[in-house]
Amino acid sequence: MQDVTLKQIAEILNISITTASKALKDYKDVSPKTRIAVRNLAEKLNFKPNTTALNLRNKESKTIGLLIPEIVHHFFSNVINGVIVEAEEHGYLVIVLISNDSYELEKRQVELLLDKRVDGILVSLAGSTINIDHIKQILKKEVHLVMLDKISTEINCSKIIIDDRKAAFDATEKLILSGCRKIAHFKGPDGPKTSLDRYLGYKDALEKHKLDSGLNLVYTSKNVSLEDGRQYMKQALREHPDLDAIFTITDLVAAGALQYCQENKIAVPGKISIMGFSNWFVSGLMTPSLSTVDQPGYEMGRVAFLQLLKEIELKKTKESICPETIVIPTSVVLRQSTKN
Amino acid sequence: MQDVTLKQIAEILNISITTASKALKDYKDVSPKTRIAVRNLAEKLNFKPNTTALNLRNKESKTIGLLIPEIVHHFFSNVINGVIVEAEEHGYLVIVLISNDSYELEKRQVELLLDKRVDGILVSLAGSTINIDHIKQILKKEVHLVMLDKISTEINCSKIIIDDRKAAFDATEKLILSGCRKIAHFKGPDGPKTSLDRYLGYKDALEKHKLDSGLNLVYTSKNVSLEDGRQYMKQALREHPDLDAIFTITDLVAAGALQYCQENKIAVPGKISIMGFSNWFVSGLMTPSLSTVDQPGYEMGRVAFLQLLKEIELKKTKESICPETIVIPTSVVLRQSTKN
DNA sequence: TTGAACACCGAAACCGTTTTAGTTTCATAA
DNA sequence: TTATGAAACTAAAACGGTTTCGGTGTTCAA
Repeated sequence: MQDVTLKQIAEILNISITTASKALKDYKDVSPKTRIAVRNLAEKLNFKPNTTALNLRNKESKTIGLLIPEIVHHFFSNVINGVIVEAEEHGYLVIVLISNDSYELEKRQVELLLDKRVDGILVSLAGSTINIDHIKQILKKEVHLVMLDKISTEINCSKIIIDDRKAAFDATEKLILSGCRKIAHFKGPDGPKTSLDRYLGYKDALEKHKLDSGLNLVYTSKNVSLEDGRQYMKQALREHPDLDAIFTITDLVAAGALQYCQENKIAVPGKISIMGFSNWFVSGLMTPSLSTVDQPGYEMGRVAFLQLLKEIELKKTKESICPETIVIPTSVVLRQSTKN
Repeated sequence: MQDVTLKQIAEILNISITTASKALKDYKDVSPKTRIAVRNLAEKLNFKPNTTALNLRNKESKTIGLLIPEIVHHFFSNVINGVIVEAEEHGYLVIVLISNDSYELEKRQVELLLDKRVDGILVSLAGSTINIDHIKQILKKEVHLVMLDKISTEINCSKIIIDDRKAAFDATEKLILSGCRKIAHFKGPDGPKTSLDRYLGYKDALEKHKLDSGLNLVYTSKNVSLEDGRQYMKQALREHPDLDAIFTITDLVAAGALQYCQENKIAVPGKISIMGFSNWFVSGLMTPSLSTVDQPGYEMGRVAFLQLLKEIELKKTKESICPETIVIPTSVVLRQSTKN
């Protein structure tokens, strides 16, 4: 079953393709009789304008690209979901690409999207990305770009982020307000800005409450893995037996720490409180359930798409675009792994 | 910065568009001199053929659609990942759409994909889908279709599935071999075939080992939620205090059951063994970690794409397509929630 | 009787590429 | 000198729509 074309409709009705096209688009110079005939036939044959032909003529594809580091990950799954739902709502489809945290892949995938002539691109950078010429390439081609979560300050485009520093501050302060006095931090690797900001937020809270002992209570997790969590929990407790709380770069590490405590019969939160980050799905299911910072992926995805859309539409009216940085609020989720 | 076109190249070199095109595609009727000139210029200007124009002419988009019920879900995240990675490997891009288990959305999304003229569609049905005319529509339009996991037997297309019955049998038998004698099953809702098959597999195992007591040890979970797990665990233990194992439709329900046991100081697996299904990411993190059936989403995604690709290529050579049903093997993952 | 106004329609250009079916040019064979 | 053929090139059609512009025919007022 071939697709129905305007040509076929025109032939059947013995009119020109032009007239058929106009009849369907409410042009004034088509007689009511013709208009109705065309509409009826189009309806009957289930005519759908060929999207590709339209794309070619209009130089727009109603398609955007979404490039993220991971997908099997609660936060990013939510991001994708938010983007896709909001895009669909506005008549856009989303091509999803996963860099698997590899710079090489990310670079190639940007090319794929540009070749595909998408109307815009949403990017969350791979952890290993240092050189960002490929991202600059997007702007050079005048393709709209919005970055989210893992951004680069060197790129002049709109950005959707959370305030990692404030979020970390809030989380740490909650620990302090619950009575904790000696709080360790399992931080992320040195590269990403999020790692640094969360660390700084932690420091801010300690300082505000005059708890910055001068001791080294910060451990840098290289792999940001479950195993890292266990490892550093063990090490931290050995080095500081009177530790009463930890705040981790992400829930996975917190989960590892929690496992270590349970295996070694260390009471959580009796002896030690544990605070994670991101609010993975798993956090609510563990026993005790994990207190954490909710990082609203779905909302970030939604807002990122809307910002991209705004810039796409602005461009059409030839207005100038002023990149915005939108900060999505976070909240601390208190569960059983901390006292209250 | 506008995109470079063949026309521009032709004008600069004072040749026809035709020759420029041919020079780039190794036609024999282009002089070496011209060929080199064109190639050099194309390289210099970073010429990339306009994908949309190619799509229009070749009637193929090198794009497929992937339609799934959920994304914030370990299994489906893996499916998406498998599809995307394998597709990219073969020069295809993937448009992801999420039905959110809604029949209405699914129906509309199929239309979107057909309108978009994708080369093929991968579908995992929404839970609420009963009428499948929209899926038949895909075949009617002669768009390639492969279904995975949540399939419909009424559709004549290739299918990628697991053997739910055998997987459930294996899981239940593991419980039996570990010494369990009174095993309950928390089954899924009555609609989906997977629910039924897992139930039948459970029955098979009991029968084989002559443990089918005639007692009603089967509980039907309506929402397949954490709460359901807790609920039925409570009910089952009240009705059958000597229960020594449960096998659940999915890990989430098992997690709920596990939570109930922990809150009520019921030893797992000392008093009762718990076996889930799907191997969600969370299963490995719980304490005790959950034994389960591994449902290889990534592999299923990969294979589904490859099957779709095979049919797309077969069609090009006008060969006839014979729908295949591919069963991906599963394995039981024994962790701490069962004895060994 | 002319011309203005209006209603209706369609040819053609356009988007960017590929491919068919020629055309031109030049050297060689008859 | 003329036919033959190969080499190198190109016009035009095709993919499927949209839109501009021009044309035709009718009606009505001057």
